[in-house]
Amino acid sequence: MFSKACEYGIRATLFIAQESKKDRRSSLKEIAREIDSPGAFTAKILQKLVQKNIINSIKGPHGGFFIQTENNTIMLSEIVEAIDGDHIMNGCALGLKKCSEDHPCPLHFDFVDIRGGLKQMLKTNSIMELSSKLDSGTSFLKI
Amino acid sequence: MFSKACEYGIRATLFIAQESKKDRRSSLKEIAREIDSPGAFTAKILQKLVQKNIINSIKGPHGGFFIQTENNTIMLSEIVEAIDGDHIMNGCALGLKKCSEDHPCPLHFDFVDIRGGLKQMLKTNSIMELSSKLDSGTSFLKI
DNA sequence: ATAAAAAAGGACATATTTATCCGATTTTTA
DNA sequence: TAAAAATCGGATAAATATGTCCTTTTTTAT
Repeated sequence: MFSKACEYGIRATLFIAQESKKDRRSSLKEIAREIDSPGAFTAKILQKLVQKNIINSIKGPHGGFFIQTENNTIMLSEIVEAIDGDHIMNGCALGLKKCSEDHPCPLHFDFVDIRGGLKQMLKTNSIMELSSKLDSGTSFLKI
Repeated sequence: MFSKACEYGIRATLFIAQESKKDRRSSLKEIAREIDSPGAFTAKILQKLVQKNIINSIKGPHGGFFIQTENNTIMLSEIVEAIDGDHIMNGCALGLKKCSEDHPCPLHFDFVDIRGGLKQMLKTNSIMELSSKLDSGTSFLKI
């Protein structure tokens, strides 16, 4: 569904959110260890998220990655779009270039529904809300 | 969502279904031309579908690929599973190895719903029904 | 000043997916 | 019996995704 890069990106951002709530910055090393992802690869992904202003970073000792916790409006959809693009949202299920309401593939209308649900889910779930689920122990990121 | 191979596989099977209704076998060349896919790659995919008994083939002049139209029970899910495996049905959205009702990732329950819809869609749509939509001109496979 | 800690960025390496090529095999027709 | 039409199967190539390594830049602490 999502690319590996996107999976790591979401997991990393959720971890960073948790730490940011405690006013802690997270180093790449820490992140990769905690979300069990390849470090250097994760670094690339985080760089992209920083460039897109989804997360922040500071160099140097006691630097690291963090997010502004008062900014409670980072939605899952932003991360997915930043990393995987909008294909999952818009592309034709059968890979047709021209597929639309007026010229639909046989799966078009079924997919409109399914993807509607997916879009909705991605757009309504904020990173901060999701990270709360982790804090409360109702969901998990590792093992 | 689906791999390219899977997209081609579905498109090819739908085309073959249409032709089979008219008691015609389809050659690889014809299929690749009609669904606008790379021939040799499509051949591999069709081989796999033949091996899994989803479609049939006969060699030699006037041979080609076809499906038993009386067998109206080929479901989309069979093709997707034959080509892409069951990852789309079962894997964790965030790539966690251990993700379940009891130990869910933060997206688990949202994904259960979305994927429920997807599974349902794949399991209830038969190839023959979908190909009827093509025949009736209410949906399209090309351009 | 200097050393250490951290992200940033470029170049490279590996794995997987997508795609092509070519010969072998099977079957039908002439 | 030979030629043609078709799938089958193996080897290879190209493209993309995933992953690693190393150097540079910035910041902090000593």
